[in-house]
Amino acid sequence: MDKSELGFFTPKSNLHLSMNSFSMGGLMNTTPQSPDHHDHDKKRAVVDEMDFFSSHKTTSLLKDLDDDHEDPSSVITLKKDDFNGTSAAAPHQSIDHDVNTGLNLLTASDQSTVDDGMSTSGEDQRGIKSELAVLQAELRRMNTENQKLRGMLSQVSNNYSALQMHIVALMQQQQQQQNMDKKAENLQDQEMIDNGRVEEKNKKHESGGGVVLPRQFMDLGLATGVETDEHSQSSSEGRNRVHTGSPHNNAEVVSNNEFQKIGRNNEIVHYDEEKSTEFREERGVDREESPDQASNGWTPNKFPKLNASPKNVDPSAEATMRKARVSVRARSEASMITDGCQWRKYGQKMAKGNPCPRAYYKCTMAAGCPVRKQVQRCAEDRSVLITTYEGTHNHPLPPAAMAMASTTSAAASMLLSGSMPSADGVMNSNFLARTLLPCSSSVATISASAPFPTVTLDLTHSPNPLQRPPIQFQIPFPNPSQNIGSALYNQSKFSGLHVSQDQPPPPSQHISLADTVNAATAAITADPNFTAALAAAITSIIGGGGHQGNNGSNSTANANIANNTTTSTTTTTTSNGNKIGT
DNA sequence: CGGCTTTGACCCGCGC
DNA sequence: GCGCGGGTCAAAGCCG
Repeated sequence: MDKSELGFFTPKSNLHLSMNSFSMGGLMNTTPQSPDHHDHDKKRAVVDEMDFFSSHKTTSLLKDLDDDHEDPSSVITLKKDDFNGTSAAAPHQSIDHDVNTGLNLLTASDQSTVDDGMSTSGEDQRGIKSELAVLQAELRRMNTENQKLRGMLSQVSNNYSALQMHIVALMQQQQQQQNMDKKAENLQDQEMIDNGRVEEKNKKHESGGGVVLPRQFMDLGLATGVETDEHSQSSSEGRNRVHTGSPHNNAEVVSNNEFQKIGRNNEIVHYDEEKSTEFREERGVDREESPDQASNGWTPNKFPKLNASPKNVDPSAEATMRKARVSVRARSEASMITDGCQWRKYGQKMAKGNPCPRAYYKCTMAAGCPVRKQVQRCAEDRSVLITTYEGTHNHPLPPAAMAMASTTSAAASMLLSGSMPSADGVMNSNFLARTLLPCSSSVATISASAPFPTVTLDLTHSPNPLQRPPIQFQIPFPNPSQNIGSALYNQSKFSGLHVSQDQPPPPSQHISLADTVNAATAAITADPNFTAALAAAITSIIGGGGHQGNNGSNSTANANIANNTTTSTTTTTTSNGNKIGT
């Protein structure tokens, strides 16, 4: 099993706990009876405080309750407490994670565990053995279910990536068509296009008086998503496969001196060769253009060498790429959220204004992978872990990492795509906001205060949105007039299946696959406890109510999901089920 | 023993 | 030019 998958199925998982319960329950069969054992008749009718070592009848009652799904949490609580050996004393002192174990999965284990309780009173060994057999069967069944769930989760993640890819592709096509209309130029005359494009950009620079982020970042595809999508659509293209759009898109890009940077994993990044001195500034350009360093994957201090590129790469554009960040806020007690990738810590610093140190990690899943991340606890709320990702993976990602990677990659690419100062840039930002902010309460803001474009995905969903907007877009435009961040997007409700930039679906009505997977991703990444994450993910899939996180804070996404209809999600998943393969 | 973490030093950009 | 802060390096130590 892949290590990243192990990350999801850690021993901390309640799922595993429940599975372990079988053996534990078996042991309990041989352990001395609880002091309450002889009082089971008295407690028989008290379900909530049921003694786990009590009688068959009590157990039957539990099973009945479980079957009726009236209060599965209470049943699970009993189970978990029993595992801790404290059920008789304090059956109510359950863990918050119990909420997530209300899945049918654990219902089985509950029943099995309850059966153990039955056997504890057994006088004959036959009963114990039969119970053991039952438990083993249950264990096998749970393993099977576990595998199915993993498959579901991975499939949903993959489908989500595919959808994101399509969104980006559609966005690209739309924008480029608009640009073509504006220019009114013959696409076959590349020089004409080239000149026109440069002039247009120059005009923008002059009129704006500020730095303009390269427009071709519009084409910055998802590292993994584009790749997979492209593969699905056209397997004939290798490293030169860049655009999902029409061929003239390529012509346009090339004609505009936009360089492509294609990763080993066919990642596609475009760079603008435009010589904007103000944009280039004096950021260690020379060293970045050394071909030697291009193979290092990551150049110290500055820009990522995503991959060795035979072409010249505009350092300024690369710097922008390097600086594009996606920050994920998630509640987690762990020192680092599990995102499916392998990381190696290479530094730690005390950041100003935050008593908590900031840790620096490199992706170690592949040699030379330029992706880095910073992990730091929020100074205001130390239960919130802020993980900031930089760069794009140059290697295939395991399914477990697909969700987060695709999300962050999409966020970064779409952020960059929407960072241009043109009118459609605003549109794209809105689009980005809606795409990445499927939660109805999400607010997207773009700020010029950040030194680099930053997308903040807030998976904590603070109950007080005024304190911490769920998602922020921070794009450093020197010219406030060009700062599309002045726009505030409230309509973030977005259906990945029904992309509509002009008419976002009404809040609290339409939940898309993107919603679902975002919620699942949020749950998985925010909570180190896999059971909680898995439960949230599966719950989101099946449309049931669920809880995210281990601190009792409800996710807006989950709240939305609770209102979701399962039909669209399921249908979409099925229709795109074979789309992604990494 | 290899991989990882820790931690002080160093580099660089930026503001004053 | 200087100081500050962010980011990275690399040696030392730790751990399985």
